[in-house]
Amino acid sequence: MEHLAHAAACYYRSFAVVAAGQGLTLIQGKMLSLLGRPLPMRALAELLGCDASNVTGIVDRLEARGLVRREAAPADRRVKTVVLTPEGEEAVRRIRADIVAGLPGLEQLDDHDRRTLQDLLDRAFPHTTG
Amino acid sequence: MEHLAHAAACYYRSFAVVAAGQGLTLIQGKMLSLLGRPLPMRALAELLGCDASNVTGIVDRLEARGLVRREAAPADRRVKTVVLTPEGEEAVRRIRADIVAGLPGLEQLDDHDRRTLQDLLDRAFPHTTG
DNA sequence: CTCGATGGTTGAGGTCATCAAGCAATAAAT
DNA sequence: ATTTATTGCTTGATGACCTCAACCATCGAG
Repeated sequence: MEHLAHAAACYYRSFAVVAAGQGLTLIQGKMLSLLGRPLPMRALAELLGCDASNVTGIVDRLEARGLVRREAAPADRRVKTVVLTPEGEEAVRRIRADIVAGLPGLEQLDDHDRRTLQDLLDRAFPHTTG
Repeated sequence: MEHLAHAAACYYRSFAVVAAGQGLTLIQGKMLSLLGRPLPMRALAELLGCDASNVTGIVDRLEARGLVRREAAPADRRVKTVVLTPEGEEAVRRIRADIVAGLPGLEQLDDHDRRTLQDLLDRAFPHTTG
C-alpha cells in the first residue's frame, strides 16, 4: 500500500521535474499531454477533475506561451476548442521523452514484467471507475 | 506507460477526495501521514520535495486546526519538531481507512497478485532513487 | 570571538483551486 | 416566436500552494 503511494509520488515528482525543465507546471504538462486531439474546455475540465473556471486560466497561460490555441467550434458557437500549436506538440514530445528517461527503473523491467504490471494496474484502477 | 499515469492519477484523486472529506488539502493529508514519528521542518521539506518556507505555512494551518504541534528540539534550539496531536493521529487513521475503502479495485486482487504488484513497483521505483 | 553554515520564518509574486455571478448561445416549452 | 432553462466559458474574489530572496537565531569551526 505505501508502495503504491511511493510509486505515485515518484511518478508525479518526475513529471513535475520534467515539466519544470520547460518552464511548465505539472498541471500545464498534464493538459498538454491530454491534447493529442483538440478538446473543448469542458472536456479538459472533466479530464483534469477540476472546475471549468480553472481551465480558463491554465489555457490562458499556455496560449500566452504559444503552446496552445483557442478555436471557435463551428457546430456550437459557445464552445472553444483547444488545439496544440506545433510548439505545443514539440513540448509534448520532449515531456514524454524526458519522462521515460527520468524513470530508469522502468527500463530494467523486461517485456513480461511490464505486461504483468500493466495488467495489475488495469485491474486495480479500472478505466470505468474514475 | 499511460497505465502508470492513469494509476497515479486515480490514486491521487482518491487521496485528494478523502482528504477533502476532512477539510484537508492533499498536501496536508500527505504531511499528516508522514508524521508517524516526530520530524523537524527540514525533514518534512525534503520528504515533500518542496521549499522549507512552504512547510511553514502548511504546518501553520495544521497547527491552527489542532492536528499538529511544534516542539522545540532540546539538542539544537534552531530546529522545531512537528508532532501529531491525538486529533492528528485520529485524522491519519481515518484517511488510511477511507483510502483503502475508496480503491475497490485493490480489494479484488488476491494475495499473490498484490505481492507481485508490490514487487514490480519496488523494482520500477526503487527507494534509493527519489 | 568572528565567520560561515544551518533551521526556520517572513514577504513578494505567481500558479492552482473553488465558488458565485455574469454573458452568449443553444435547446426546450408554451 | 417569445419565453425559459440549460450549457459553455469567462470574470472576480478568496484561499492554499509554491518558489525565491532576505532575515534572524543558533550552531560549529577556526
